[in-house]
Amino acid sequence: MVNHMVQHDTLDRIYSALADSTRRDILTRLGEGPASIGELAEPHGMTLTGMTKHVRVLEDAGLVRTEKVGRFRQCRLGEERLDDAMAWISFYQRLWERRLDGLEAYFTLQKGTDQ
Amino acid sequence: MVNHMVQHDTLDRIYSALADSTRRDILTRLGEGPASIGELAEPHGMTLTGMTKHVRVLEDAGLVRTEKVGRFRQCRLGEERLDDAMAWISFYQRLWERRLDGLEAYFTLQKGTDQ
DNA sequence: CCGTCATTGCACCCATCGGTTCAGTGTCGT
DNA sequence: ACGACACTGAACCGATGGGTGCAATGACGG
Repeated sequence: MVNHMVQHDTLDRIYSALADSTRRDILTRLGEGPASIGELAEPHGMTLTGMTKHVRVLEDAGLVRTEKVGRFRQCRLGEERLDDAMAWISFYQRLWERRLDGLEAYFTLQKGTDQ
Repeated sequence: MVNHMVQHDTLDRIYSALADSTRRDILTRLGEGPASIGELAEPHGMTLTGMTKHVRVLEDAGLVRTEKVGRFRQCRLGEERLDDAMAWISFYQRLWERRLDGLEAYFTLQKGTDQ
């Protein structure tokens, strides 16, 4: 029953890291270039402590890499490229399509050719 | 940059629904066809109450649809096709690649060290 | 050296989560 | 009608999550 999954730990961490809009914002922001904790915290009106925690969650998931540079902690996108997360979703989409092709084709939305 | 996000609420629910290996298993199982709460609970050695909760989480995320049929609750894959979740991840991947192509290449050119 | 600044560690608060038990509720088979 | 069956509602539990404030720590700037 648990066969197709990569490491549950990894997926757990990645998906729960993504399950927060603040953290998704952080990733988007870091897509534009490195930032310090303070720079990340400011637009959210959040304490530095709070932001440090969010960054830590992203870092544990491999989505962000950080490095202390002087007084600042430089945060940037990490090595984890969400391939695992993407692969799992793709797998699920295949399941869904198989269901759709079967007896339920009449049912709901028609698809827009993704994947 | 935030225009790629649908409603945070939706993504929050989808990603946090996926952030649990039991629930990912449920989706995989339902990919093979509808199942009752009991059938879903059994392979996990979980109480019916516990499984009902998991199914509820998936249903709230739109990933599962259920219907009471006699004494049974028939659970099947829902209408939410993870397109939103997929789109967000793709968007992030694009950011990552841009970082790689732009900033990192420049960085490598300048420093010659891995970064 | 001293003050300021960016961050962090710690303790704490409250809400949610994953899971249980127990007592119903409604449905089926006979 | 009766009992077994499949589930559900409520109350509860320990752990985790998102957030705060406060007191270090460590790096600058002068």
